[in-house]
Amino acid sequence: MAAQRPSGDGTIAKALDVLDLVAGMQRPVRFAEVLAQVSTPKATLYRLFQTLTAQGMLQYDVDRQTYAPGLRLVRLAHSAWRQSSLAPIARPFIDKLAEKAGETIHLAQMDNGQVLYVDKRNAASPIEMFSQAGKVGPGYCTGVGKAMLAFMSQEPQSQAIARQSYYAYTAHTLTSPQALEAELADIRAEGFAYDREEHEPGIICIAAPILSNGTRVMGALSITTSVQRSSLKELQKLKPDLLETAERIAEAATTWQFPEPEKG
Amino acid sequence: MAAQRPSGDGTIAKALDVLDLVAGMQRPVRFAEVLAQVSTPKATLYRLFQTLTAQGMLQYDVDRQTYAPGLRLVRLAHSAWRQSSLAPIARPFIDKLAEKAGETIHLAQMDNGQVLYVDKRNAASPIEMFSQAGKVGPGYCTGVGKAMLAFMSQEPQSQAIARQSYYAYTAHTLTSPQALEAELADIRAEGFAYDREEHEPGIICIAAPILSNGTRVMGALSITTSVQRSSLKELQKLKPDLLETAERIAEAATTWQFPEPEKG
DNA sequence: CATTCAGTTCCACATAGTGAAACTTAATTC
DNA sequence: GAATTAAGTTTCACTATGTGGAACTGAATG
Repeated sequence: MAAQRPSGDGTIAKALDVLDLVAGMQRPVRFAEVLAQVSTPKATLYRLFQTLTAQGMLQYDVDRQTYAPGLRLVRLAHSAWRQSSLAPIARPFIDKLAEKAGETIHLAQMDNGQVLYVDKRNAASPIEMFSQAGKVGPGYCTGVGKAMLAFMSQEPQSQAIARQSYYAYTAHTLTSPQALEAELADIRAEGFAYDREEHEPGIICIAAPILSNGTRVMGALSITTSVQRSSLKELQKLKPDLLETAERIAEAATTWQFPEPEKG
Repeated sequence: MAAQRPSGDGTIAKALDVLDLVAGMQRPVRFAEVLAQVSTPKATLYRLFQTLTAQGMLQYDVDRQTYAPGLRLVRLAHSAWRQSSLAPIARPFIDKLAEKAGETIHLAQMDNGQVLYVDKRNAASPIEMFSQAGKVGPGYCTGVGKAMLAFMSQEPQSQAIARQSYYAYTAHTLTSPQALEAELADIRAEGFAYDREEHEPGIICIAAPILSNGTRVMGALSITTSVQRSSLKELQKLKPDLLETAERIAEAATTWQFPEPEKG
């Protein structure tokens, strides 16, 4: 789906690049810090900051003289989450799965080659909106990431594969496109992915893609646990439940219509 | 703080106006629907949609031919929520208050004259009423809205007052700027606001502003319940707890520093 | 088959964004 | 406390970028 985002062309693209950059720094940043990261001339960047701040997309802290992503984004994201994510549709199914599995459930979608978590059900604690939703993770070393990559169509897939960082988070992380592609072939064959402590030591999961009409990737669903609590063998027992839930969600998503004024 | 957002000047502003519009419709919309709402010529609007879609700020549904706010917003909002909202800082305080009060707690901030909810803690027995992070509400008829309006500085305040809709949600809603201003004077005197079923029938709340250095409005905090469960008189008993919590949050917020590489 | 309406492309035009450089502050150094 | 550096802000001629009227496509409707 989303090919590499056109970066740099158009004023809007530039503005969003800046936003991404600021957001990516994970803390309020000074103007000069950002300036150092980009090739944009000072004056241009400056005006961009001004505009974005005036628009509420950035928030300026007068005392500390720092910029951070603004609250307008939170407001916009609320709509995005409700309308464009699988979360609202998947909710009842995930609740049920969480209850049955007694483990943490993740619902993720692809955003520009990365895994974007849109919902999470914790074994015990309730949902916390943007503290969980909106998080991003790597595609090549998470269960949901691999599940989605495996079923993406040709070009987006190869682009995404090429753009992974292949940083070795753990000793089990797949660290090359080749290794990843081999794994993806398996996953495609099985319709199902594992995370064998590839992203975090001690953390394992099973994941399934959510496919519309059995082909187009809409997202992925995973059940996560730790090697202390459980094991891959144990987790596998939940495979049928996971697959069924994923299918149910896909079904619901394709059927789902927003309440529209009935036509004619 | 945020004066009326400059609308229309600059390409970025235009793009964001469109985003707001789409988000505001609360469901995926067709191109023509949006076109009908704006004065922008067709070709211009069209290109804007294309750009925003390519950027992941809008998501296009090929089958239904509709646009909705895109997932990139969710990702950006995650950062915004963590860095620019009071929620992460306020969290422990709110948890404590929620436990003690046994009622629903809302944490809100101002966004362009409207109330933006940034966190919510549900009581064990959930009142039927959905408001989550990112949701917006009216300023003139909610506890948190009035609490914030009351303590805003001159110009932003009068602008905000002028821009409320004054729609009569219930029989108790304040429906004129004059009525609101009178109410705000009381609130300013008391440091404290009520919602007397002004937004939803049967729903009442007490709210307190969160003021940095006792002056600048950072947000507001409320305890909500229903007339069936409780009463304003009952709620008032929680006033000291609410005020103390608000103060604690203000304190924490002004102190709070993001983990920065120590300088020097 | 004609008509309408939603969506898309085209292109001359000018607005809006660009960026080198100069300027103003504030913080540091000598 | 004058000199130096760095961060932030303003200016302005230039042109890249976005604009929008109009014409085109193509599907749906009568």
